[in-house]
Amino acid sequence: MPQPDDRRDDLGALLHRLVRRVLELETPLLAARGVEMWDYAVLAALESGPAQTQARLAAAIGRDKTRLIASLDRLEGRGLVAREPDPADRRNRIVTLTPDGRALLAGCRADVRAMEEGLLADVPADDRAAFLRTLLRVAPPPAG
Amino acid sequence: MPQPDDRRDDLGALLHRLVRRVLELETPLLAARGVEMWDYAVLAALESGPAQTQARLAAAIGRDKTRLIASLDRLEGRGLVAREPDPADRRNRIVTLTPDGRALLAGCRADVRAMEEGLLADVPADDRAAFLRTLLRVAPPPAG
DNA sequence: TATTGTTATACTCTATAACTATA
DNA sequence: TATAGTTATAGAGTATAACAATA
Repeated sequence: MPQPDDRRDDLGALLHRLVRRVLELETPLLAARGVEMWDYAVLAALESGPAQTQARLAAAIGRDKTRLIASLDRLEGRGLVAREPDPADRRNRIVTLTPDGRALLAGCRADVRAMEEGLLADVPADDRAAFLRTLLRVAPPPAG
Repeated sequence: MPQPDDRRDDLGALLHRLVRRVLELETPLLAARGVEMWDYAVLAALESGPAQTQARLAAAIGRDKTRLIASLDRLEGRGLVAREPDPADRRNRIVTLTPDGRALLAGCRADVRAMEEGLLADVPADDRAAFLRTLLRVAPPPAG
C-alpha cells in the first residue's frame, strides 16, 4: 500500500539515504583498484575527450578547481592522465586520459555498473527506466 | 532520444548533482525560519512520536549520536523540543516535539514540499510516482 | 590588468576516544 | 562492568584568499 504523499519522507531524506548506500557500495570497489571516488569522477569525465582547462574539468564534475589538483597529481603520478600546456595559451593545461587511464576506467566502470545492477535488481524495468530518466531530467549535466 | 544505457552517467554522479541542487534550494527556505538542515531532520523525525533515546533518534536520521547534540541544544533552547529523563532508566533522555516545534515543522515542511513540487514540475506524473517509489524501495528508512 | 593553475590559510564537518551519570 | 549522554581532541574535507606564470 503506497504512503499518502504528504506523509512520505522529504526528497532530501530519501536522496541522502540512497547516496550513502551507493557510496558504501562503491567505495570498496574503487579502492580495490586503487582509485578514490573523485579520481574516478575525473577519469569518467575525461572519457568523452580531453578537458581544455582544469577549471572546466572541475566544473564538469561539480568540484572546486583547487580541490581537483590533488586528484590530478595522483592520477598523473600513476600515468593515468596527462597534463600538457595548451600551445595556444600556455596558462591552460589540457588534461587527457592515457591508455592506462582508459583501461583502468573501463574496469572501474564495469564494477560500478554491476553494483548498480544489484542495487536496482528488485525494481521493475519500467520503474527503473523512469527513475533514471527523472534523475537525468531533474539534475542534468552542466552545460558544455 | 534516450542515451544508450552504458553511456549514461553513473548513479553516483546523477544523485550527487541532484542532492546538491535540492540542498541549494532547501537551505535558504529553512534558514528563513531559523532552522538548519539537520535541525529540520530532527523535527521531522519526531513528528510521528517521541524518541525513546537520543541514540535511536540519531540512527533514525542517519547521524552520529555525538553530532546530534548541537542540534538538540539549539532546538531545546528555542523550546521546539524537550529532553526528559526516562523514569524507567534515567540514563535515557526521551525527546519530544513541543507544540511550537510542531508548528514550526509544519511551516518548514510546507515550504519544502512546495520546493519539491517546483523541482519536479516538468516530470510527468507517472514518472514522478515511479521515481519516488523507486527511491523508497532502494533506500528504505532504517528498521524501527 | 586579468586569468590559469597552484599553494596557503582558516573554517567546518566528521570520527574517535575519553569522561559523567546512571544501571 | 556496561550503557546513554556529553565533551574533547584530532583528522578530513571545504572555502577563501594570496601567489606565480602567462596573456
